Amino acid sequence: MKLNVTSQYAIRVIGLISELNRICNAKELSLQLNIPYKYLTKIMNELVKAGLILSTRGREGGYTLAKEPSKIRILDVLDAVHENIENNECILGIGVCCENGQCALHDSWIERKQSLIKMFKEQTVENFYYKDNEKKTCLKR
Amino acid sequence: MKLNVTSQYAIRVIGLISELNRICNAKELSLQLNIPYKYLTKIMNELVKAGLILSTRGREGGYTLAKEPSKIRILDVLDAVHENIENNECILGIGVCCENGQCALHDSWIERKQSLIKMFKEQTVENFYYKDNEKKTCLKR
DNA sequence: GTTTATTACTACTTTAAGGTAGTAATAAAC
DNA sequence: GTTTATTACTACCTTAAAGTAGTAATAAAC
Repeated sequence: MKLNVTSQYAIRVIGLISELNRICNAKELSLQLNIPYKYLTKIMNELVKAGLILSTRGREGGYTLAKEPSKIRILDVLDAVHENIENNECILGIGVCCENGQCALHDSWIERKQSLIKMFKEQTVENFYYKDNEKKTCLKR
Repeated sequence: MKLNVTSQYAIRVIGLISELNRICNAKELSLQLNIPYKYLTKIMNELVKAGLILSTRGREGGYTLAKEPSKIRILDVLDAVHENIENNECILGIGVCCENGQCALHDSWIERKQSLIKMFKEQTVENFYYKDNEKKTCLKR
């Protein structure tokens, strides 16, 4: 009951780029976030294709956000790496529960899942990290 | 953001045995639930070891619940197949978020996760399936 | 006690996610 | 225009979950 590692990486990378608020290259992101370099570039490429990140090749190149942080929802990041969260799949398996009748977990599950989706929709990259010193982000590990 | 296939199988099997309320053998469970026979016996063995299911070998043998359905929580089934749900892991990755500071998703995530765990604790095998004809279970697929 | 029908055990195969390696394309610096 | 530092692309490797196969242990039926 957790996000794919790829999704976790994607959220943390976008969070850090937003926090640093400048061009960041793959090497430093990889070091700061402790994400394997080659795997990170693969994910970055998906975020670029999804239109969330702008990239420039060559010397002095790197990555920046393609939009204002307030315009990038966590759900958009999940979509970009194909973490399929907004589906109506029953908690008990493959397929849509309602078609064949429902298990007793169905309603409670859907309700809680909707609440999670709501969270991913409301939370943007802008309000993702804490700017005060009291609470530090846990992007870096 | 879903349960392991193994966990889904385990819940559905226990649900069906409870519903049928008699000794069931692996062959019929496999057919009814559309779960691969050999994979199902492997899971059953884990449920036996966890003390949720009683098994008898040999002719006329099979599986029954080891306790009253009301005494078997969904969480117990998840524990039996090692689906680790009751942990304090941050949504963003490996490790416990609080130690290094928190991301902005932390509180909302933990709150929603606790709600899921509560659901798995409150729901038992007894009230798992619907007994009236209006709503059918979706155990079989 | 032999046959038959069952679960238990051990080992292997397949699949998809996660991770690695090498090279091509690109663009700034000099 | 050559060098250097970057991303993009293609292909492969590793790991754990899911699934398969064969045989041993067991117990009822006859």
